[in-house]
Amino acid sequence: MRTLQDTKRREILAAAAAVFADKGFHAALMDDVAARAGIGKGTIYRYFAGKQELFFSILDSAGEELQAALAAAGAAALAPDLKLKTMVAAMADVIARNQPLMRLLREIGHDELEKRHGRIREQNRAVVAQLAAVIAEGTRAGVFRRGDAKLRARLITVMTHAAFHHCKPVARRATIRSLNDFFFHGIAA
Amino acid sequence: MRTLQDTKRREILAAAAAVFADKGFHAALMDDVAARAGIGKGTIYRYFAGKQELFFSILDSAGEELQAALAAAGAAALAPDLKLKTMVAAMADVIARNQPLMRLLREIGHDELEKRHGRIREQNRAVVAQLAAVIAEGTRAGVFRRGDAKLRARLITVMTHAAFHHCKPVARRATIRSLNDFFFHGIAA
DNA sequence: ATAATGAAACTGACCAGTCAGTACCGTTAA
DNA sequence: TTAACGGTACTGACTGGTCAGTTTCATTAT
Repeated sequence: MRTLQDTKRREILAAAAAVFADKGFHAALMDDVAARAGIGKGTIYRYFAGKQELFFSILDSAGEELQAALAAAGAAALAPDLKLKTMVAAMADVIARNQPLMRLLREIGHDELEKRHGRIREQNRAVVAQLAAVIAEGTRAGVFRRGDAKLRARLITVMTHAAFHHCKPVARRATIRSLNDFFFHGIAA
Repeated sequence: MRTLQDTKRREILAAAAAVFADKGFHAALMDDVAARAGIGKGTIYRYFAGKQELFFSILDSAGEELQAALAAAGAAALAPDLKLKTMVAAMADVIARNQPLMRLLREIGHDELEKRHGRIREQNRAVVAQLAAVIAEGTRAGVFRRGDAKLRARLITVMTHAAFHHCKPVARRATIRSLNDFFFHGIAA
């Protein structure tokens, strides 16, 4: 049965996402994932080649969601400043909803994880590029001040991540507003 | 010998810092540290209780340097906006110089590392608090627009970190200028 | 002398990944 | 009806490698 297998695959992914989000890559055990999914450890290996593949499958899907949300927001026919605001709101939404998963991204950067998976860097670069494009567009249109669009895009991205790493889910809307306000106008009076 | 022991301790710390910075906590081996320091592995355990203590000793000192730099800059008798600029420059300088070490901070957050060492969180909180104080001061003085000082401080901190995680050392001054410009005035024209 | 050290061998815990065995199920044969 | 069969999914005890931390000992410095 095609569907049944797919269901189980998803269950494993969900369990793994929970465990990884809870413990991080290194501390998460395949036994934990199996226990959480309510299956035998060996079964995981029927569906995934190993711990890393499992890990990256999760990150990939989260990254894809982020990218898709940005692309959707970026496709709107709006003035650059409004478009940027929309994109940030969309990005913040995905990030806030997947907060525990997004934290996993931090764990990548050192050790072999990074080398094996240029894909995540690529996704990140794509996200930054989408923002940068709108910023550049706005700069050309005179809506934004001149400056390094890519650096700004990167800063906006990390700000958004950072804002939701620490904040209570309650304050989501307010935080998004603060974010947009902050990087549109800065703090100067 | 007090001084000699201290010297060796420092050598071990330096070697460990290099290895950790290069490989991250999990991938770094005590054997690597010993080899890099040119000493026997057993000797490390004469100076440090274990891998974690070694790791945190390094992070602590980096965190202290950051905090000290901020405090020094914050102590200047300047107008809030100038003071903030100075603080950011100081912070950026420390971060840029210790970039590989600062990256290690990312690895903390999950697993048992976090629980055992609230100290690093505390240091981070102190850094944010120092910035927030200046921002609040500036807001009261009417130099800065109203807004959540702590959130802004946090955003400035992560922006600064992020800016130097990715940037070439060459562009340090320019990056600091961009940073200050960005969070003082934002991108709006 | 004796204290500290480098080198190297060793121990034990830990854990990803394996695989021999089991359970389940649809199909065919008696 | 039901027994036997084959295929497939599943299980969890087990294996093998890794590595933190310990111990030992010959060497060096004090």
